[in-house]
Amino acid sequence: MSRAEQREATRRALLAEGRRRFAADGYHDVVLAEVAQAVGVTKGAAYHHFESKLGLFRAVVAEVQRELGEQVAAAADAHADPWEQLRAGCHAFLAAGRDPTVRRVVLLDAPATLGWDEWRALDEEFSARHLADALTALVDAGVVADQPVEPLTHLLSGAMNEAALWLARSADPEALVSAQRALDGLLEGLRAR
Amino acid sequence: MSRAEQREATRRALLAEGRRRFAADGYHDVVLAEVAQAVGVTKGAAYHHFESKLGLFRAVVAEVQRELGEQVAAAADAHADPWEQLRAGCHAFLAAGRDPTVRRVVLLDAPATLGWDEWRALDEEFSARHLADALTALVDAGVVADQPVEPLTHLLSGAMNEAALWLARSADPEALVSAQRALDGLLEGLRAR
DNA sequence: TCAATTCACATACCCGCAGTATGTGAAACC
DNA sequence: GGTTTCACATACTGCGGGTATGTGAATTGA
Repeated sequence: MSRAEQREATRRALLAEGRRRFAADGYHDVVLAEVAQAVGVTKGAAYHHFESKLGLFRAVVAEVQRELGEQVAAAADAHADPWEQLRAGCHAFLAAGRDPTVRRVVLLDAPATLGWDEWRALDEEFSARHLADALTALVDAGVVADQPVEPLTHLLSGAMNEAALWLARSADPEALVSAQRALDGLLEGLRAR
Repeated sequence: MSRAEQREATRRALLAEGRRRFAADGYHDVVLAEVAQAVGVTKGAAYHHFESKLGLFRAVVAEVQRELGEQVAAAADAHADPWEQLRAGCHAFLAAGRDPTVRRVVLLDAPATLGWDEWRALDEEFSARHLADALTALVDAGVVADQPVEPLTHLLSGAMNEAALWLARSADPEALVSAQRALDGLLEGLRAR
């Protein structure tokens, strides 16, 4: 294995192990030396690849956010109608947000650990941007009542984040469907009359 | 000063200083010994009154949550009509949630630090409970379309939490009003037709 | 009223872990 | 094939949360 290949392999292994542990134990309870040891390297290697424990966490958050965004976008793209794209994307977010890794890493630890500004920048890049675009298109098309899109985007984004957090803790197998219905009700109320 | 009075005074001083620092610097960056020193006692005193750094934080969160809940309830109680009570309460929450202490302690750090379950229990006790009650009453009265209240409560609660987080970072002085309008739009969409 | 007890702290200490400074040996380059 | 690079390993520091124990003044009870 060439040096570049070895480097990439080590980096990827640290990222994967970090992801597992951050998701399972939360940022604070993860000890960097143990992540490295589990991968067969020492702490020094971790600091060679990531500037700090926070740096590794940041990389994990970005990775999970990206995957989440792709799932939501794929669900939306399965539809042609813009309104159905919005609905499908929202439904997909609720479903995907229940994943333990998304829940713990992205929704719970990231805002407090990275800070809200950085978290929001990542969320914007991978998720909220799509939501804002969809809403803007629907407002422009006259489907949704004319109004500023930005506050609405934050309201809906927050609604879905919290709902996903709740869903993941709910024992009720019907919870996802009931949350999707409730969200449909909110969205339906946005239609221009 | 009697011993009981002294005890209460020290406890309150630690709580107040902790509150200031948790709000200003965030949970992680606060060092317990410095909180104690600022109050004129040592770390030992802090551990005598609170079982740990987390214990002090827990007490601060509960205090801020309680005040927040009282503000929202007071705003709601200023109205007689249940629908207006809901609106006023939501508007008050958005306004109060911008407060730096509420923002940092309750909305940002508490979920990750106390864990979502404990955070939700506190939120339920002081805020979400009122919201759920109001929605239940409106559903029973036929004002809001019949539906399960629990998922709706979480959606709205999350919407307001995130909106408050955003508002506090917004430079636009109109942001609060625009968020309240957007929220009104969502609520209006809930009315039974 | 004074000895016994309680208790609200102070003092001293441990240790886990993030971060850093420096060494090293094998691959890449010239 | 000598030099440089670089992907790590090793060894160390320091901060800070937590704990174990001491202490003196307030409280209590006979």
